[in-house]
Amino acid sequence: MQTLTIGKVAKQAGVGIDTVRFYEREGLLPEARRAESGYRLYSLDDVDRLRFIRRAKTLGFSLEEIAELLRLNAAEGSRSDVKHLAQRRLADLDRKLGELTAIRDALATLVRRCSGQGSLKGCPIIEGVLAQDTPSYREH
Amino acid sequence: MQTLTIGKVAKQAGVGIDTVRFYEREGLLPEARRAESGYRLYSLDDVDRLRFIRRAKTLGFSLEEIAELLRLNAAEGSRSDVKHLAQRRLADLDRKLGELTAIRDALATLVRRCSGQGSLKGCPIIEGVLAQDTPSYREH
DNA sequence: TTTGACTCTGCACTATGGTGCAGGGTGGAG
DNA sequence: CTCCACCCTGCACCATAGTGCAGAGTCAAA
Repeated sequence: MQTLTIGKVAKQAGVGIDTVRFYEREGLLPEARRAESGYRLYSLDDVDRLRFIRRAKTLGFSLEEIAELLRLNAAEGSRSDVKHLAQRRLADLDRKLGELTAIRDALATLVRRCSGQGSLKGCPIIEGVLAQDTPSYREH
Repeated sequence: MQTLTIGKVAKQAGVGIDTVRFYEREGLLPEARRAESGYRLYSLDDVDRLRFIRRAKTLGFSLEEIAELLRLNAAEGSRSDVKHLAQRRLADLDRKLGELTAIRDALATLVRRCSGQGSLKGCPIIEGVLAQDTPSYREH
């Protein structure tokens, strides 16, 4: 089995050296084996693990959730655990997409209304931001 | 003109007291007038300004961008400046929406494929994360 | 006058996901 | 043997948008 130093494992996985140490500190990677010199030693499995982390991150999982996924994997967790986690993530994404879309549409409307000419007095974008409904802060 | 202390202006605008001081430090609010006691004094214009910030934030503008918007406003900027800023924001939103949608679809596909039953060996979600294309990190 | 609510400054801390650096030790090529 | 690249630890710091707190001073009602 190939043994890699931290620089190699980081390069193979496409992350920074400090990131590898950071993941170890955060419990996303097990504590590395050490050479007599104190150098951390890695295997190709660790490259896979790092890549898993990288890819899960691009799917929007937080490091916390990735740690959970990795624990499930190590503990021979069940498919239903993983599916639940993924479904929660999916629901988060859908909620966030809904919010962002609403914001986008509101902003697009303002931009469409603004001629882009003249001074700021009466500019639909500025006025639009000013004119939004404000829930219940005028009371007291 | 009504004079408000920081607690009142914060409550009227629907933000925290510390947030008001924070915005002053960050240049989003001008330095407040002071009473002899040293208390900050505000007007209803400041309430409007704070609300403007709050609302712009819900549209996804960063504090930095809001500061720019407020500077434009103060400097009698032109409508085209504001429109450009808003269009940039809109383009950001569209890009982000595209990315999130792609991620959502990828995750939804994995979730659909996973029966939610059995051990993790061969779980489509875990495998799916493992199997994503990795751009050009194997080289070197 | 006393009490309680409010405000002041300055500083530390939160979460997230790392990055950078100082001051050392190690490994291998020339 | 020297040189450089690499690695170690521990710590501070980045952005973002605030929040919290200590210790002191102020304001207003009872």
